[in-house]
Amino acid sequence: MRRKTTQRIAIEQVFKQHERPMGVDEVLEYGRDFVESLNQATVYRNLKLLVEDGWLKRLSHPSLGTLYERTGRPHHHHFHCRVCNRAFELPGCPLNENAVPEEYIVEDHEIFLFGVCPSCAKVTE
Amino acid sequence: MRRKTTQRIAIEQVFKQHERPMGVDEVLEYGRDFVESLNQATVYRNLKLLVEDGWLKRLSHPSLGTLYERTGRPHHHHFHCRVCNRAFELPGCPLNENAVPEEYIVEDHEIFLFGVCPSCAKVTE
DNA sequence: GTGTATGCAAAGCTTTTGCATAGGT
DNA sequence: ACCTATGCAAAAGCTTTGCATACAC
Repeated sequence: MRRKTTQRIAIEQVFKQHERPMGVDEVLEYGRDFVESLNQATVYRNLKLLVEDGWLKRLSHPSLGTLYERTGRPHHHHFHCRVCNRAFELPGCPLNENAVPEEYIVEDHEIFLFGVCPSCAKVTE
Repeated sequence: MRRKTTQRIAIEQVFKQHERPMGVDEVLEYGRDFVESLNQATVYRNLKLLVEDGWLKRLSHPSLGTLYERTGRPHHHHFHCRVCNRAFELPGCPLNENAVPEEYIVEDHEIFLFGVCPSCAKVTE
């Protein structure tokens, strides 16, 4: 049986407050605002549990490493800005299913776009 | 000036012989067929150099970790089979550029598809 | 001969695990 | 009271780095 610990509740809060994919270090940092004693091992263990429970999804970001984000959001993908070095959620799905050879059984997909985000593009102009 | 060492030539050979993304461990293993004494640190150093030189491209695979593949091949993406746990190169590009919000400046993209590859699908049938 | 690249070992990261204890049920 | 989850520290991966020597030029 899974217990409702203050640590896991804190970690869930972190994801509810920040609507973008986050790494372990960020979760730990923000989580300590709720539970000062929060330990890194606890974060790792809970992220794993939350992924198992289907509450979080694990992403492999090409330059930021492993990130986690809430499940249950509308289908979307990610954009990484090379200027501010952050990952954003992109609404919609630019995947054209018909362009995949039909011998492959596609069950899931992950798309990362790279470039410059709207707010960094403004500054560079 | 960059020197043409037998180790780097061996590593290049490995990529010429295997046309799929490979991890450090695989490069080391196959590379030792050419240079028995090949060291892991040398592999890491040369993979880095080859990426700098634009001869290799680094990929972040969601479950296999960091992989490397030759550049200069036609534009393509990757498929990961959950049965045989290997990454394949998929010809073509299923990205629909028009489906990306236009405020974002897209410079590059990475797509991973997950599922079952043709040969594993046959066995499971 | 000069200086970069290698092999080895040590050190840095990130992530996992063992163990005693705190705390949820 | 029971037994899972936590905190701490050690350990296990993966990757980088320092240093003496080998070897490409």
